[in-house]
Amino acid sequence: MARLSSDERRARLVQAALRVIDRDGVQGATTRAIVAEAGMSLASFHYAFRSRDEMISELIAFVVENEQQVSLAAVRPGTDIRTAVRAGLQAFFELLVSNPTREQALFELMHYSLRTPELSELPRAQYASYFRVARVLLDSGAATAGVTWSLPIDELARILIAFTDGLTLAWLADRDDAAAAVVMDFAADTISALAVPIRTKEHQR
Amino acid sequence: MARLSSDERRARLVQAALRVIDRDGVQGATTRAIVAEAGMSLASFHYAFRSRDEMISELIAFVVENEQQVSLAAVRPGTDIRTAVRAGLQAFFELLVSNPTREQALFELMHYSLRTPELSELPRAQYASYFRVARVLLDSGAATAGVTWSLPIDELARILIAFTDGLTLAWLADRDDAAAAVVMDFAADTISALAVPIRTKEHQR
DNA sequence: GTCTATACACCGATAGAC
DNA sequence: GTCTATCGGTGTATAGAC
Repeated sequence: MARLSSDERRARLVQAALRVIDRDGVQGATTRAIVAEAGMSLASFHYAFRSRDEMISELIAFVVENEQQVSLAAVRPGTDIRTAVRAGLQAFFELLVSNPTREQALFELMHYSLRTPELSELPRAQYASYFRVARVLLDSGAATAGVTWSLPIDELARILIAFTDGLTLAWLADRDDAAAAVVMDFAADTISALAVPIRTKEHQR
Repeated sequence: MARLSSDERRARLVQAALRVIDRDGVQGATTRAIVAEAGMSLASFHYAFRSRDEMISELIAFVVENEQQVSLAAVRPGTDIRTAVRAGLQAFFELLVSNPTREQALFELMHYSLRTPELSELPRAQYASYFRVARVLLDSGAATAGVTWSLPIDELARILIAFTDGLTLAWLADRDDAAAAVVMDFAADTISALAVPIRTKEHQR
């Protein structure tokens, strides 16, 4: 293996670990499996990272950092807010269907972190990241639809994430697409019901 | 160790495994840890079960079977439907707060099963059990409040479970009680909005 | 039936040659 | 810096004494 900078080696190992976790779960992501995936020797792993948990920690930080671009593209200008929310949920659902093991891996990483004392604070950051993405989507959706939210955006973001988590888990368990659509319809109905039209200057009524 | 019938030994090992999983997660539930918890020798485990996964399978079947009595007691006669739904959610939440690792363990069991080919059908049964409990609660709540549901009970049950899963995961991550209350309020509002009063014979309007 | 002892694979981590 | 070889520990599962 060619000589790599420390940062480059760490990044390659994290990317390899993500592929292994996606394929075999957090449990399958042993140091040996990761270096095999990265095409490195076992010793290289512990040259780059002090321990496996240190790598997991960096991996979660990477995942949390690179999650913004999820489905911002789904926000189309000119649509009403109910349609916009439903489209965002649909975009997320199609991401889930096309890559179920990846969504499962995110849950597994959370549970692993909660059981590992040195990593137990990471899930807080993970969900803070989810909430941030949800806030951005709700904000931009409201802006293009010309509405504001009657609930604080923080509360609304948490409700939206509760819906996506809830529908994801049930779908992973029974793969019922139609049932997932029912939950998404309900979520779009109830969330968009909290939107109020922006009162313009010409006193519309 | 005294001689035990095969069923009794299996049952004791499952109970011990549940305690270990609760304490240390599915990963910590090794055969050695389980027999230590049960006060048996290692060989006894493989005398009772052909493999660890066979025991996990029986353990999940046990959990799924014994989940009905969760919070049926929370349904009080004479309350309106919004109050009844909110009280049911509160009862679940207090169960979660008083025993967070147990709720986490149920998620971990699901993810482990999904990654294990021989167990991959178990999550379907696990969620079917959740939905069944939700249906019973929604039915009895509607009966005491004198309403019916304007959505099929199956769909409503799935929505309720999505709420409990979603609020559980976020709470496990950041332990924000106030934020959980917001989600529960929203769930109670939107679910009870789907209740319609039963029209009595004297043509009430 | 229940035990101790052990087989065998794999784990994270490190030593030391190059 | 990168490798091979190996350490000490633990995993599931089994053999064989009692």
